[in-house]
Formats: sequence, C-alpha cells, structure tokens
Amino acid sequence: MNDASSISPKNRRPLEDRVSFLTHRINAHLQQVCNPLIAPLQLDLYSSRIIVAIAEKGPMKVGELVELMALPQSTMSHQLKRLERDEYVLRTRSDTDNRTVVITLTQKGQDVAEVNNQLSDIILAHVSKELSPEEIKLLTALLQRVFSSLPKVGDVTL
Amino acid sequence: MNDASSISPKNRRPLEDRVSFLTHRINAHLQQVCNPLIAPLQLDLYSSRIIVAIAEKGPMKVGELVELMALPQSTMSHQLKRLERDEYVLRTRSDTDNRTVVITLTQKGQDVAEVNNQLSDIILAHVSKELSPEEIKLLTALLQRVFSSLPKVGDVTL
DNA sequence: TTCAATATGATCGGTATCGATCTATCATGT
DNA sequence: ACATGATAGATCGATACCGATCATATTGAA
Repeated sequence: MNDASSISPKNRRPLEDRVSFLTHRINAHLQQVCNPLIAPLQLDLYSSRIIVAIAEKGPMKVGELVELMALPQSTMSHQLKRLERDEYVLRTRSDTDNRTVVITLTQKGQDVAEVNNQLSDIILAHVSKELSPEEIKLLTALLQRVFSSLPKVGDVTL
Repeated sequence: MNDASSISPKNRRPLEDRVSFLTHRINAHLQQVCNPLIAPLQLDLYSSRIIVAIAEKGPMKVGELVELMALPQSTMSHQLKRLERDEYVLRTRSDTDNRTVVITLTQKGQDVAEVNNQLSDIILAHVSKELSPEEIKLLTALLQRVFSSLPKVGDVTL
C-alpha cells in the first residue's frame, strides 16, 4: 500500500513524529514548567538533575557527571562552580589522583534533592494519568535503547 | 513481591529510568553530535528544527513557532532575528493583523532544510539498527502521549 | 630520571538564553 | 470616537552556554 505510515528516508516522517523532535519538545516544555519553580533556589533543570544524580549515586567525579548528563565539560564545570557557591555541593580533589575532583552533596544539597524528587513525582503523577506503569516501563526501555544507539560525537559527517 | 521494579513515589525509579532524564540525555547528546556539524552554517539544533518545521508546514506565525518548539517567546524572537540576518527566513507582517509576523523560508532556507533532513536521516539510520520500525512508531506514540499529559506552565506549585 | 604524551578540569571570550518590560496593534464596551 | 484591556512580538539586562585554550597532574617510553 505504501501508505504514509511507512518509514524511509525518501518518505520522511513528519517532524512531530520524529523521536528527536519529541524529546526536544518534552524537554523544552519541562524546562518552562519547572525552571520558574526552582529558580528561587538558584537552580534550573540541569543543576537540579546533577544534585539528584549525586544524591542517588553518591559522590561522583566531574568527568563521570559529564558522561552521565551528556553536557559539555565546560558547562559542567560552571554548573558545579555555581552549585558550590550556593553551598549545594563540595568540590574536593581526590587523594589518589590529584587531577580529579570529587563532588559531594552538602546537607543543604541533600535537602534540595528531596524537593527536586518531589517535583519529579508531581510530573510523574500527571504522566501516569495518561500512561499505565507498564507503558512507562516500556517507554523508558525504548528510550534507553535509543540513547545507546546514537552515534558518538565525531562519528557523523555531512 | 514489591520488588525494585514497582513504581511508587516512595519507591522511586532510579534517575536513569526516568523519562524526563532520558529525554534530557538523548537531547543533550544529539546537540553534541549535531551542533558541530551545522555550526559552519550558523545553525544549532534549535534553529535547524525551526527551519525544518517551516519547510514542512509552510509559513508560520512567530506565536505558532513558539507553541510548536515550546521555547520562550524571547528566545524564539532572537532565533528568528539571527535566521533572518543569515538569510534563511523572511519576516513579514501579516496584512490581516499587523501585530503578527509571518516567517517564510528563503531559497537558501529551503536548501538548508534538506541538509538538516539528511542529517536527521543519518541519526535515524543509527537508531534503526537498534529499534524496528514498529518499535519506533510505538515510541513516538508514547512520547506524544507523554507530551500531551504534561502539566501546563503555571499548573504546578511546590 | 627525563620529557613527551595523555588526562582532568578550570578559565576565557563570544554568543545565546530567558524573564521582564516595552511598543504597536487589535477588540470591546460605552 | 475614546478608553481600557488584550494580544503579538521586539528589546533589554543579567546570566548561562560552550568551543578553545590553559594549567596542572599522571603515565609511559627511552
């Protein structure tokens, strides 16, 4: 039938049916919803996720956070500088390798991690009105496979 | 059994199993892969998606683009200013309502839209090595439902 | 050891983001 | 017509982003 649902480069999916556009849209909208709420804490969606990550996984090196968040290294360095300035994290040099810096949460950081997790729960509650737990699990599994299938930086040329 | 796979606010999913974190990670990584490729064209992932959107849907009002891209209005205004400066788009006032501005692609804009679509195809080819067409369709359907279930700006309070 | 190569993260400079405000236009009521 | 409010988008100012570079520390080879 060769109908509109078939997928091929020459018969492209509409923008709003593309995974990359949908992730952009979800992400951008979440920023608009969440950033005003956490701005009084001097946080945005990036920095709040950094805090939640450390709260969950324990102290992390700067390089590990760069990997996890997929952000440029210089951006991460600035984020951590601000988080240290606002007393959410501590930056301490590793004693086994003096090049690496280990990031730990302060008590204030742990407290605000809980606030951010509550916000996350609120968003999840909204999504859960539309998607069943099974659908959400399926979705996350698919998204993880998408991420792992993406080309690495420098692997693509035009 | 109440095992680790159950979902409840008090038994939170790990960060890397949350939809919002996964969309962030995919998006951030795509920026790192794509931005260096299109930077010589004075574009980034935001502006290239704006161009692709207009190429696909025809001339759009600024406000419609704000809706579609879920970006702040001032950000969109700056983006369009740069796109006009680089001769990818034209900004013309509507003759039915002098407040609204209609964005149309120049020939140069149409050409670069095709380049961006090719880049999109390359990414899709990578993802298609890991996910079947049916899985991608399922994923996009789930993502669309996630987006539509998100709270509107101002609807959430802490 | 010594020194080049590599690794880690901080900093610099140019640009982009985004909340707040401003201007201009349109709609409605009186 | 006029005032009031609503709507569309541009602009401003403070801050953040990010590619390139720098400083420092570690590793490895001769």
